[in-house]
Parts: sequence; structure tokens; C-alpha cells
Amino acid sequence: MNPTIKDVAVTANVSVATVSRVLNDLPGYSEETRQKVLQAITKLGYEPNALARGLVSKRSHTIGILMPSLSSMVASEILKGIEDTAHRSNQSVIVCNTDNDGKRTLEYLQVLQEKQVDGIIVVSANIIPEYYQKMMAMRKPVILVATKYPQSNLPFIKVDDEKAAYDATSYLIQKGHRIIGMLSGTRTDQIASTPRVKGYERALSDHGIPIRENYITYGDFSFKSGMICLERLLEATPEITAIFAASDEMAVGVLSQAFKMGIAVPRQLSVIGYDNTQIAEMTTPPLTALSQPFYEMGQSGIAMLLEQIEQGKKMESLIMPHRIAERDTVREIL
Amino acid sequence: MNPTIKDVAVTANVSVATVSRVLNDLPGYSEETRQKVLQAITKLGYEPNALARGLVSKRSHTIGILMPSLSSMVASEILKGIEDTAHRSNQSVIVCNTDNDGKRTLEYLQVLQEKQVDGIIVVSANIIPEYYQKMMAMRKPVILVATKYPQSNLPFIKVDDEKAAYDATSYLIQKGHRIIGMLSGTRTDQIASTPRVKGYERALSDHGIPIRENYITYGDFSFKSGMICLERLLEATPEITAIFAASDEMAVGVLSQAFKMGIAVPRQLSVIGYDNTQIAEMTTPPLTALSQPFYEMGQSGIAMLLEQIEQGKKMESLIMPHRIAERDTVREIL
DNA sequence: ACGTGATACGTAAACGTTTACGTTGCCGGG
DNA sequence: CCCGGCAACGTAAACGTTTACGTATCACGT
Repeated sequence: MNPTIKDVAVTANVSVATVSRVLNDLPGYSEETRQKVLQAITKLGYEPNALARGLVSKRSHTIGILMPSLSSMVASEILKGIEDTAHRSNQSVIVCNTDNDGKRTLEYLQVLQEKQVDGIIVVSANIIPEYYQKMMAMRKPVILVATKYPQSNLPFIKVDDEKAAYDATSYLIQKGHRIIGMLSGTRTDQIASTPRVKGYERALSDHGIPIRENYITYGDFSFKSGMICLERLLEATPEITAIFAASDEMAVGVLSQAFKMGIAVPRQLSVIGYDNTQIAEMTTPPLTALSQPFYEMGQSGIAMLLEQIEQGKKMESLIMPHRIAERDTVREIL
Repeated sequence: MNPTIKDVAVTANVSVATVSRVLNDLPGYSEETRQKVLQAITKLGYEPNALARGLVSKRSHTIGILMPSLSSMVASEILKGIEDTAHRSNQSVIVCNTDNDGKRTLEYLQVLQEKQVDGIIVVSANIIPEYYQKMMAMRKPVILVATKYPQSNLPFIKVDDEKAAYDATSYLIQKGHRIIGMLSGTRTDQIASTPRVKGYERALSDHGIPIRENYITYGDFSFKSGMICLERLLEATPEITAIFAASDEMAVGVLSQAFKMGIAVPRQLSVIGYDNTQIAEMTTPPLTALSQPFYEMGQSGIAMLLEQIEQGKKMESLIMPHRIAERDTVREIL
């Protein structure tokens, strides 16, 4: 059995209270006894038990992260930002891969509750009332990253998707494009599809370009769907000169399919992606993409969560800045 | 404050022991009291406190995962395999991104110790004696995934890297290639570099092809280093017709650099990667690669760890099967 | 000399469980 | 009728901390 604080106390010839005091840097002991305690600790190889500690202090120094996917580059990057700053703040993170499954999500919320996490971060998930109610019942701080739940005042951290899509589309327009197709994600996604389509449309009409429904096609953000959507799109409307894809993966799918169809990018077709994950610089040619600051979003997520945990007050949501990472898939036409 | 088992006990008019018994499916109560207890639980919205539970039962139902990187696709895929089966086995996972930093790794081991994790999985990390000693001192089950530590009997799960590299190289040879370059990872990496170089060389000599030192160049597994290495390699030895890269990312770097240099893949240069991550099917042309079963490695890692936790005996290491995922970057020459 | 306040501790309760052990009540066999 | 045994509980200790509260010592001012 591992040595306990009691063992330390007897070998140092003091009480457990005193040991606890030096352990936590509280006042109330002389330098001399501090040394005795420290010696006893190293002699026994004592290490505190976080379970016992958490039981009485009501702080587990652990937070839960709910994400719909672990293997996407977006998720990994956010997770990395979270993990890094969590560690710097002495918090551990429990990852929960919900797989977009309702039952699993609720199970996880239950587990996090039982494990007494100090707070929860929900990453880019589609939140439904059922989750929301459960989270409210838990009475724990919650921060949303790369998603939001407008029916509530849950604080969120994300870019302005509509504005970002507006900027991406405007970028294509500035480069001289007039006939621009869009590859959207899942049609029903209120977070990552609707606003981006809206931004795309607003950019067009702001520049006096008519909106045509059949320039928009819906996939599911994946590489495969990018390939399929391009094929579908070009079949119906071969006249388009540029494409705005709602995710990098779809954009890469466009590149692959274009290659297959013998269409040169960017000479015959310009492409702009969305996310600017690592993959964007690995394609041939390198992908121009709208860039979301995922790592920083994770960072701020933890920072906000900790503030909320310590100060107890609700935080304000945060709109993160986006930018366009210019590479080689968009051509200027005259 | 949340209701405790004691609250449940008084509202159900029984003792805490009885509540605990129905909670844990232990014998010793009538169906009637079971109902009373269950009703009290739902009425109060009671949920057990895992900290208190873990304190006495000495099982936290939590395991720690140490990985040098979170954002690589290899790591994500393994993590996903781990997380999935962990959840199915009622375990939570705490992720620890060591960033290949010694201090950070030791800090994390400390944290995991204090949080009383039931076991630890170390993923594709370079293990040094200092870590090993700390882990031994913790007296907790440890499983190595995608790495090993030959100086110990720590059970590991990985592919046979030398054999895999041998097979990848032989594949190129079978396709008619005789002048084959290799892009290795970090020169000093005993896990992911040395064995792969050895396999490459053995394949050559087994097929009567002389080994030439300047056909091998060393990078660091990254996309960038793949680009640089190809350039360096072709400058010195433009005669090579095929390349075996020690990671997918390097292979993709090769594709990009080849494109830049106007070299057609696979017409002028064949490329085979290593890992077969998601990115392999997204390149143009799609990358032929040696495939490691990452997801399954994560799965088996948890499975072995749990067995070791429950049965207490050391497990046998596991060599996972590899295969070649044939795509379009290797050409048959005559 | 005596109260006063600070410093340096020790004692013990509390956190929310599990579980060894004790105590009923009842039934069946001799 | 009595005793053994079992089912169905209750009691209380234990897990390893933190922390409120009590206490002894000592310096110091009056």
C-alpha cells in the first residue's frame, strides 16, 4: 500500500494537519517542522491521493471534453489547444468521443457527473434540448467551442461563420470570379451549414451577382462527398469557374475529383477551402482556405471555463477572428 | 448540494448499506425494498460519487494515455480505438500530451499516480530509463502501443516494423524497381527508424540489389522534411525510380515536391508511404502505403490493459498484422 | 504579575462510499 | 420445543484528505 499522509505524520513526528498545511502552503508551521515533513515525504515517497482530496475539497481538477469525433484534424487541433492550457492550469482532461450518438452523449454526461468534473467543454457538437437539460441539471460550468446553442445563454467560442463564408466568397469575387459554386455540409446543420450558405449568398448579392440554387450542393463535410459533389455540380453547371467548399476535406475531394476529370486547378477551376487544417498545405497544389484558429479556440475555451469555475459567474461568448490563408488553388481571372 | 446515498437511505427508510447493495447488484435485499430504493433514487435524482467510491474500492475506472502528439493522424486514430473500447468497458480516459518533453512526461506520470488511474497506456513514445523507473515505482499496469522498450518486459502492441519495411520494399522490387531510395525518420529513433531502414536494406540484399548509403536520407517524419529529403535525394542520385518513405506525411511531401519539380508520379517516380492514414486516400494520385492497423492497436491496448488490471498477471506482447494498401503511386516497370 | 495576542501546532469531524460484521426474524428438521 | 441456518437487513469502521476549532507556548505591554 502506498504511504498516506498519516504515515508521513508519524515519521515526521507531527500531526496530519501540519503535513496537510505544508503540502498546501498554508500558514501555521515553523521552518524547522517544514523540513521534517519534507524529509519524511521524500523518505517515504509519499504522493497525495487526489480522490480523497477531491472528496473533501469538491474540486477534482479534471474537466470533461465532449467531441463528436476524435480523428478529424479539426477536433485534434482543438483538443491540443485544450490539453495544453489545461495542463498548465493543473487540470486533467477526460476525452469523450460521442460519435454524434445521442445515447452515448447522455451516458458520457452521466459519467462526467459521477466523476465530479469541475467543468465541461463541448466541441463542435450539435446540441439538442435533451443534452441541454441534462447539462443544466448537472449545475456545472459548460463552455461551447466551435458550436453554439442559441436557445440558451451558454457561452460559446467560435468564428462568425456567416462572416467567414462571406469573406471567402468575396475573396473569390475579388479575384474576378462571377460564377461561383458552393459545396455545403449537411443541409440540416444549423451551425456549420446554414450560416455558411447564407454568407455565401450575401456576398454574391452584395456584389450584384444573382443567386442560383443549383450552384449550391450539399454533402457531409467529408472528402468523399467533396468528390461526389463536384461531379454532380459540374454535370449540371459546367460553367462555374470557382468553388467555395465548406470544409477542407471537401475541398481536397474537389481537388482529387478535378484531377480525375482532367480539370486543372487553378487554371480551369479555382477552389477555396474552409478550416485551414494541416492538410491544406499538403495538397498539390497547396489549398487556399479560410482559416479558423482552432488551437486558440481550445485555449480560450479552457481559460474561460476555469474563470467560470473559480469566479462562478457566467462568461461572455467570444467571436474569434478568421483570416484567409492564401495558397495556390485560386487564380485571378479578368 | 447533490443528494448522497444517505439521503436515499432515509427517504427509502433503509440503511445506506442496503442502498449500496442494490446499487451494486449485491445480494441481500427483497424485491420490495429494491423498489423502494429505486424510487427514492429517481425521486431525489441521486447519482453516485465516483471519488468516494474510488477511495474505498481502490478502482478509479480511469486510465491515463500518454502520447507525444495529439494532432497527428496516427495518434488520433489510436486514441479513437482506445477511447471507443474504454467506454464500452466503463473506463474513462485522461489524455496526456507529452509533446516529447521529458519534464512534462514525468509531471504527467505524477498526476496519473495521484489521480489513482487503474492503468496507463503509452502510445508511440520514445521511452527512456527515467520514465521506466517512474512507471515501475507506480506499480500500475502499463501497456505500450506502437512502441516498445526492449530493456524491460513491458508488454507492447505494434507491427513488426522491420518486416513491414521489408515487405514495402519488396513490393517495389516486385514491381520491377531496382534503384530504390529511402526516406527515413529521425536517425536516432530506435523504434520507427532503425528497424525500417534495416528492413529496407534486408529486402534489397535478399533480392541481390546492392545497398548504397546515399540512397538513404533522414528526415523527421514530417511533410516538410519529405519535401526537403526528396530534393536532396534527387540532387545526389537522380537515377532512382522509386521511394520508400517511413511515414505517410513524408510520402505526401515527396508527392508535393515531385509536383513542384515537374516529376510525374508514378510515371517517372514511384512512391510508397508508411502508416496508411486517412491522408493517403486524399492525395493526387492516391498514395500506396504500408498499412498499420492503428484503431485495432488502440482497441487491443485497452483490452490487454483491462485484463492485466483485473487478473493482475503480466500479458504477452502482441505483433499486429500489416498489409499494403495499393493505390496509384507505384508503377510497374519492366 | 497579569492579561493579550500571535504563532505553532494537535484533535476530530466531515466528505460519500464500500464492506466486514452483527442482529434480527423466520422456517424447517430433529 | 429447540436449535441451526439463512435471508434481510442495520451498524460502524475504513478509505485519505481538508479544515474548523481548541490549546499550549511565548513575547510583550502595562
